[in-house]
Amino acid sequence: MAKIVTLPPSAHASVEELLQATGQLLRRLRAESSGDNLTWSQTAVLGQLGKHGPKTTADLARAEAVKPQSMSATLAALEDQGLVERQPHPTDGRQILFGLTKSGVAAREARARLKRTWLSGAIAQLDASDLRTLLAAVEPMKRLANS
Amino acid sequence: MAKIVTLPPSAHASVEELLQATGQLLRRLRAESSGDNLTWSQTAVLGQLGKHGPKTTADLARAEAVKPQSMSATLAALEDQGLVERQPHPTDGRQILFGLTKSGVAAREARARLKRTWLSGAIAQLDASDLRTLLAAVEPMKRLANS
DNA sequence: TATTGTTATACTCTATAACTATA
DNA sequence: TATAGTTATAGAGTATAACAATA
Repeated sequence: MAKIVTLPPSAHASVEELLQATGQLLRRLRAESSGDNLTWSQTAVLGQLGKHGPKTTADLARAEAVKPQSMSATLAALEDQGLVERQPHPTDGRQILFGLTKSGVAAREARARLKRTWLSGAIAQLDASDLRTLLAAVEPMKRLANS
Repeated sequence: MAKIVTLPPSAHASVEELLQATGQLLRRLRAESSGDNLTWSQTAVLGQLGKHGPKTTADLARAEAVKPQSMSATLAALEDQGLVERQPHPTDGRQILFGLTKSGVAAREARARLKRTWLSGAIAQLDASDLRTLLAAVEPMKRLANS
């Protein structure tokens, strides 16, 4: 039997606001991120590689929910800057593992410091309840994004 | 006295996840939006004009948290499609009010229908608690974006 | 044939800088 | 001078289509 969900009329309007708020927040974060040489997407990839170790183009594309072609462009930019390097995949010649170089590790750490600085300031202006609400929304947002 | 906020170590990591989730959700929504001729930004502007009536470039830029120049480009695209039209400002010759044309009203309604269709499907896969959590996050997100 | 990755191309979004017109 | 709007320009991010190499 199909699942029937009835929403109050206001729910749709609010979801639209969610979309608007999402766009605004992302623009703000992107703008705040600029200032060193790393872009938003590049930072995200460095974070992935730092957290999980070497990954393939397809892995990274999946993790960030972009197409492999788009990820390929981001990786090329990082490679140009000497922040990531290629390693052959041990068993599958088609795949390529990307890992952080020493510079990449350093860049990732510097970046994390910067990000914490801004986030701490911004978050300090939210009260604890707002913060809890935001963090609680992370999982539902991911579910909605991947549904 | 300065406001001191102490966060648990996990909070920063979670905020990073919030950023990632924000990006993923926006990409998903953008991708889902394509299919007719209106882009994401254009749809947002139609929504603003439909909800609040004619507004100036600066008003719209503020509402969407973009620069006036960026809004000008979006408005030009909408004008090319015959969806918005200019009206002189009654008292200030520098300002220009943009309002929906008949086509614009129709486009906005068609768009809202489409959006509801996708949103309803996506939302149906969230449970009521997730939905509440998401909607509760809207205001904190806006505060964070504008802080 | 199917999968992984890349190159080529194009478009949206956004920003900054410089300009015009009006207040 | 200050404000509202636009034009010109540039860069990031993303997508689709077409291709090469490997499984």
